[in-house]
Amino acid sequence: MRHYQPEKYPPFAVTVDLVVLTIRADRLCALVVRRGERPYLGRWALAGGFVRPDEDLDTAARRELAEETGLPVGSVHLEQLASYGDPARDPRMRVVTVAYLALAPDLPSPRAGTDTVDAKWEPVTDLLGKPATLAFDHHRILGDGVERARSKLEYTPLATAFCPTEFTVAELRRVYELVWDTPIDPRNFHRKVTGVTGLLASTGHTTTRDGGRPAQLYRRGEATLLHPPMLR
Amino acid sequence: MRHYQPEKYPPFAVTVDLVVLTIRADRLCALVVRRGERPYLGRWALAGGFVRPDEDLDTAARRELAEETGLPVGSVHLEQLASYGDPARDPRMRVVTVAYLALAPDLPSPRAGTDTVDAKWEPVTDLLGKPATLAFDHHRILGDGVERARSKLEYTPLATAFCPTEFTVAELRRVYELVWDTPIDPRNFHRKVTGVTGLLASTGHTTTRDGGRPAQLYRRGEATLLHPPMLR
DNA sequence: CCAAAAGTGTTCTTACTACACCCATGG
DNA sequence: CCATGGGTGTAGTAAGAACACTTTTGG
Repeated sequence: MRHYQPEKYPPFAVTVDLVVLTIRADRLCALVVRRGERPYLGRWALAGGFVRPDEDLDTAARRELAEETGLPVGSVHLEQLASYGDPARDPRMRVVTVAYLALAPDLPSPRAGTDTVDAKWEPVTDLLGKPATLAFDHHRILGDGVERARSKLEYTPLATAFCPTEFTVAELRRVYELVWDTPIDPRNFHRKVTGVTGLLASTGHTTTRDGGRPAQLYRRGEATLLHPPMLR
Repeated sequence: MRHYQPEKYPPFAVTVDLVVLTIRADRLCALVVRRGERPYLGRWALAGGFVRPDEDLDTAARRELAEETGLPVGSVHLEQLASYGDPARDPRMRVVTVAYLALAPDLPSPRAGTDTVDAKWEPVTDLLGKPATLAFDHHRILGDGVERARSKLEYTPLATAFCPTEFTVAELRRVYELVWDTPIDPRNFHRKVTGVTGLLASTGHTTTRDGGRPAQLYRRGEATLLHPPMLR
């Protein structure tokens, strides 16, 4: 590695932290891991870790997601959220963290990783309701991540990231209802969502897994922006 | 400062870079500074610099904006844009930069700062049209900043950040036209913008600086979100 | 048959578009 | 007077909200 000159460039550590959201047991849940090191030993925190010397930020985020959870990472939407660099946010030293937002369909339960002794899915409302639960400034980061997810559901097809490969309109609607925490009229939602070009791709299959009349199964379409957008 | 342990925390330098946009001579312009140091000596770049050891990221951004340009910084909207950390983005060493987006009304011409020999406002289309003009990955950062500004005009009152304290509906419309690079019907725009609650606050004054019939002068209102949004 | 969920039709209302038209100033 | 831009009225259309109604399954 190139020589480091602290007199010119003040030394920072750089980490990535992950707001991983999924829908489990009809709740919007976030991934939290129990810390196995100081500081905040034994406290719950977002998954994350130090960026390696020759690693891109996106790469580090995806590596940490795989490492710290053991979850299959291919089907996960991952995007940069924001960076946090309060000088006092980590008592060890000056750390700037680049937070990422990940949205995943219902996955197997996570396993503990290298620096963590435990990992679990926790309902977002529980975490946000108790600001002191999470280590560092992770409560704030989680809040920012959830808010980002909420607004992106409005104008992108991102809700499909919470769904399995094939899903029904009702399952997609439940995603919106849970993330936005608001009831949605099933009839208008159906009309709207099937009308937006490129949001849904028909599979030809049906399912009765939700009871009642068989529902069409869809895959996500190629659209990257919703016209018109869904409104909260 | 706390002791640095490179064996545990790989050393990074952290910088802030600024996408500063304004409207000048009826063009959307970005602030660029000529580099007075290696690498990219003599090349144009975004304003920016190293974050100090005990300084928050937002503070660093506002400090650099003031320092590197000599511009009055109070009336400037500043928000975090994204972070960039490609291992090869700076040949000196590993640098992660946190980019900020600043929107300013037409300001006096900038002066050179400490690490820069020159500074100017350059039309955004010129800069984006020639990808090799800017140092580092600043062309990409500028593009991301402009795109952020474009979409934020849709659902926030941010267009007013380009206007002086008191402005007319026509001046506000011109902001939208220049940032979106699209013509807008003056009559419909007027009705729409005066109809959105909290976007504009009446001052009681009028002006004839645009010629023709005197126009009402407005200040920005208290609204933080536009209902309904402006659509491109 | 009934319950349950999928999906369609209809009506009302809001908001965008396009453009005709009038208003208030300077020269 | 005329030119210039400010501002209003109106008709047609796209899309959201509310909700009655029909369809297709399981039991």
